[in-house]
Amino acid sequence: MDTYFISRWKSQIKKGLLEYIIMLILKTKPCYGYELIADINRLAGMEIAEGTIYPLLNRLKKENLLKSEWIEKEVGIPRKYYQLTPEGIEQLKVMQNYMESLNESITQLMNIK
Amino acid sequence: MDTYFISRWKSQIKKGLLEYIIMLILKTKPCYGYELIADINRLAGMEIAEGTIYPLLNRLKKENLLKSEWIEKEVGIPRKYYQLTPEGIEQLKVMQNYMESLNESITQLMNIK
DNA sequence: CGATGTACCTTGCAATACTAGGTAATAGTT
DNA sequence: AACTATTACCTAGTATTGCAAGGTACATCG
Repeated sequence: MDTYFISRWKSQIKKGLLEYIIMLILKTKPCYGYELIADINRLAGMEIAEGTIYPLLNRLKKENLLKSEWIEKEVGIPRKYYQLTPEGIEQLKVMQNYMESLNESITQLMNIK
Repeated sequence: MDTYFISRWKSQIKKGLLEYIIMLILKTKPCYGYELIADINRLAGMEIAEGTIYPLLNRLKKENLLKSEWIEKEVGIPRKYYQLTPEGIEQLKVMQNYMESLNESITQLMNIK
């Protein structure tokens, strides 16, 4: 069980990481919001609320990093599938570079002493 | 040169990481605020403003993760040195575990497809 | 029909990095 | 001695954003 400090810290960690993780997942396949919540939990062990993901997806769409498309199947509720735009793919590359160098720094920091 | 999106994203990434990096550095040695800014930039490549570090250090102190001590030398301005408390050391361990598993997940995500 | 699950969305709050200011002492230069 | 830059600390206000808590609508199953 996490202390108050730790749970707030985890929430902070998500703030930047979430966008990155969502874009990484969308790079592998188009997803709809509800599916992303499950995927993020399964793949990254982070629990995300719906009130988090939908505004975030809308923001990324408004920033032209994602585009969406309603898909209706013969059965089930229609779903809004998101995928990366060319601009999104480009930005993701910048993010990956940054994360790699950041990751390297932190690994080094952890090994001092 | 970063786009608006990227620079905002980097700022978000810092939000959770900063506490973690500060505590990692303080684990290796006591530091004062001004020194931490330089160390974080040198070790993690992150540029931190003074208006960021001082409120953060005060918050961590109020949460009993850090303690501080004024040190006056014969020359120079007195400095407020911070170091981890026993509770801070313990919380840092929890954070390290979380970061390690998170890091593993992200590495895997990056290698899909 | 009633309950549960899927799938989308919005409003308001709380937390926090940063901008833009400030103070004060020291060190270096003219 | 006077001026400037640097070191070192701090605070008030703003903007951003995850989440809690609410909502809607359809599907599925007993």
